[in-house]
Amino acid sequence: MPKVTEEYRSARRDEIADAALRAFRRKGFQATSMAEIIAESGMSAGAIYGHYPSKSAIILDVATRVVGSRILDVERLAQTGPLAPPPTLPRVLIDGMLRAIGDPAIMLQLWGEGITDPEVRTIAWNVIERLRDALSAYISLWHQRTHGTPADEADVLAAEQVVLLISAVQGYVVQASLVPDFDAEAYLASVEKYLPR
Amino acid sequence: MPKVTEEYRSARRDEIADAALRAFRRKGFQATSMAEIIAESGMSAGAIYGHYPSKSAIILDVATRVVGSRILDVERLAQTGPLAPPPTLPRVLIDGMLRAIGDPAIMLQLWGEGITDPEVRTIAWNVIERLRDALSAYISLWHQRTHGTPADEADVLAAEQVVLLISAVQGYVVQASLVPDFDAEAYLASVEKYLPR
DNA sequence: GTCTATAGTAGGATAGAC
DNA sequence: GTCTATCCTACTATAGAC
Repeated sequence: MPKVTEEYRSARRDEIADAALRAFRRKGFQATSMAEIIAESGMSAGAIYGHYPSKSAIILDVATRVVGSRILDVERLAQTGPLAPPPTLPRVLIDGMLRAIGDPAIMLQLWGEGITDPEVRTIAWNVIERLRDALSAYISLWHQRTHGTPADEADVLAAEQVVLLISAVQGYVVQASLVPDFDAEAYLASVEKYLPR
Repeated sequence: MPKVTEEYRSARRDEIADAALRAFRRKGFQATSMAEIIAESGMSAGAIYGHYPSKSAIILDVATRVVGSRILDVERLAQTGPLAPPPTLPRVLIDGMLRAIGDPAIMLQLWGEGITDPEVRTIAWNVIERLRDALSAYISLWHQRTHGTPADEADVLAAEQVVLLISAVQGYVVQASLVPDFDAEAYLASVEKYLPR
């Protein structure tokens, strides 16, 4: 198995996944036809099916790629020393998300798809779960270092407060995707001002 | 135009919309076929198309019904005197939502559909907008009455704080729909404990 | 108004040449 | 690996009888 072929295959899958993502963004996962993915990728039907066995396999891979980059951000955050106060975390997470996927709307589409597609649901759930764990660890450590809170107390506080941080990110996604003149800066300012520290 | 016929037609549309909602809940808006809506309603194709011109008309009507009940709740809330502190509002809104539509997942599906369907998007956006206005009025009034804040200051505070309340509701919808063992009570307790009053 | 049957079309996926 | 051509299924919507 020559190394070139592996890399080539991988690059080809990337192309297909990118094209599919662009198509899904426009019409959603279900309403996008294979013909549209084929046209967007500039390849042919046969070429696509050589890399993915079915349309749902493409959906699954695209979903994994979209949330996968989020997981990396979050885990890295957990390892960094907790310097900034917790209410600033939503901005960090949202900035990372925008850099990685451009428009938050695809995340909202993915959540919606997760309701009816168990595999997509697992992917979405998984990232929320890891997000919660990583943020909890961060918040707990921040309380311990900043306010000298004992570890067990800090863990309880973190468990209570983390849901608000996650909701701040999720609320951003919903509102930025649906509200035409959404003021992102005002939103993040409010989050930073009013979430507990 | 006899009155009976109007009521009958309306009741028939209700039946169809209810059946469609049940089907959409299972498979999503796009992936649900007319055959499934027909089977779920117990009617025939001809009967359905006598009341709705197309599948997308059914989607639109169902979406309107789902968010429509929310609007009523919210507007009523704005008229009630602000007695309970703002952080308790998400619980009220979520309780109302659960009573009206049963499972929050359909709301998440609707938001996702809104990304690609402009009419659904308008419906979803509209309810968020009205939610924001009604909650803002409530919060402002609460600050004025409880802390004696001047009206103009209270309005500014309300505008800042309202986004957190909305995010709390939206975050609930996302997490309750996707997280398998979601602890709704713990979530609402955190919201009530940490949102600003 | 409602039913059955079906027209017409677009969809996902494959076969076989290169 | 990739392309072209195509199969077959499933879909939405309608026509015509009652």
